[in-house]
Amino acid sequence: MLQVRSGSLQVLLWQRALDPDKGRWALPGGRLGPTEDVEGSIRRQLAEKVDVRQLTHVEQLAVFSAPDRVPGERVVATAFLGLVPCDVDPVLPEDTAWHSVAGLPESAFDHAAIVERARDRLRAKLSYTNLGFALAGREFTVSTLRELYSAALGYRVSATNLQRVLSRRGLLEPTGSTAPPGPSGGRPAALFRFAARGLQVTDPFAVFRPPPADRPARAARWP
Amino acid sequence: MLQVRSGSLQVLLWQRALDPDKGRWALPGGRLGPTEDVEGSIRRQLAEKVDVRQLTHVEQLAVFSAPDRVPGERVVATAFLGLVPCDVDPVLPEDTAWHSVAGLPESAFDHAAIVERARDRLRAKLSYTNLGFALAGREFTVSTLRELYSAALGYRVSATNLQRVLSRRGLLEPTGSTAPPGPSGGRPAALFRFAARGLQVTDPFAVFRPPPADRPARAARWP
DNA sequence: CGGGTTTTCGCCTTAGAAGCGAAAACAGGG
DNA sequence: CCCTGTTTTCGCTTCTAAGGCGAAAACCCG
Repeated sequence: MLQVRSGSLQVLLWQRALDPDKGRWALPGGRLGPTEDVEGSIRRQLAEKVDVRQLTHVEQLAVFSAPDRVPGERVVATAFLGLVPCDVDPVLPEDTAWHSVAGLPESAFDHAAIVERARDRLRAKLSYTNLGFALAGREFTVSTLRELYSAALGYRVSATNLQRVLSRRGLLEPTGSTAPPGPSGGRPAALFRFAARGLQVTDPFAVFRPPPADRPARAARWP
Repeated sequence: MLQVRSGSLQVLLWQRALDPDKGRWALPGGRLGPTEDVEGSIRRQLAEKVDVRQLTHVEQLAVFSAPDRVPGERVVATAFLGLVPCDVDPVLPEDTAWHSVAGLPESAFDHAAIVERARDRLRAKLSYTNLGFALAGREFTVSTLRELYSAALGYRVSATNLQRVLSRRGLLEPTGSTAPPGPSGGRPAALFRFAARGLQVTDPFAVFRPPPADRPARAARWP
């Protein structure tokens, strides 16, 4: 479960109380019940940590199944990526805490690798989908959206270009109202929202493809 | 396990001899052994159908875990995408056969949905990776590569553009030799090969990103 | 050698993304 | 109330990858 907090991408971890790997930080999760699928299971497990309505996106990552990934009994895990918008701060149980994805503490089992996979997936999808909606609040300024993207991607993003690209793709729409300026003045920023709050892919795969028929064909020229 | 055969994308299926879903066509697979991971398991299962060395690419697709996806006992399946180059024709056991992905026969369980997922994944990755290497032989002409891409993608692609894009990305390199012309004459086609035979992603995710430092940077200023 | 065929190449257009500077809109102080 | 500093937004230009199109290249056959 990832969230951007105080300018960095963070992950919710839980400190193990029992062996194996007692005291180390682990991802939330648990066993699959007989009447649920894996996504239902992970949503159920996470509901013990945060309110389910705060979870704006959940998707499968991969299966981790190395025979020795957990000492003792054989455990096959299906890893998920879950996202929480930046404007909520759930009350957490005693044994859980947010940790910056860059610079994780000593983690249990192969969970560090899983977090890395989740971060990579998030970074990739931020560029070719509208997944930013899952990190941002319902309304936001371009500046705050820029900070979210910068934190999640790990490099600085131009606010100008961010707004241009997302707008051209039809993902961003203005609310009409503006946010009050900061303490040091400045022009008040316009508020935006994402046009859709479900995952939408903006076809990055239109390669090798002939243009759609609805575009007018160009007239032939003769020398 | 997918392969392009006689101009269409096909999948290797196995006809079930036992209930449930007796007589229907199913994907190859089986139970996970205690000392292997899921990829090792699927490779072992497939080795009963084709030579392992003919399998040029294997990757995880997704976990299918609906409680009722298989009648009777609970079965959680990890689906894989496997690719076989077009220049091999493995000898098959009696009960297995290739089927065109477009127009599958009545399939067992949720296997039709899995095949659809595999096809979509292949199509996507053909456009932003070098995954074509797994469908093509070691050496090929641009025309045959065009046919492979057309069959897998489901629409006609331009040989000119295909060569240009793959070359610009540095994925394609000429072998120096040429293939003999066909029965109706024509200029002999140059032979090419993929520069790498492992999966390489050609960053379709370079969005919102400032240009790399090794390019003549024009005095970048950041807010 | 000329006609038919297939491949390859060069030049141009299109589309999306990024660079850059200036205008717009606010706060605060003199 | 004007001037300065700050932040946001907009318009124009540039860059890069992909696609269109026709001509040249290189072969076969009669």
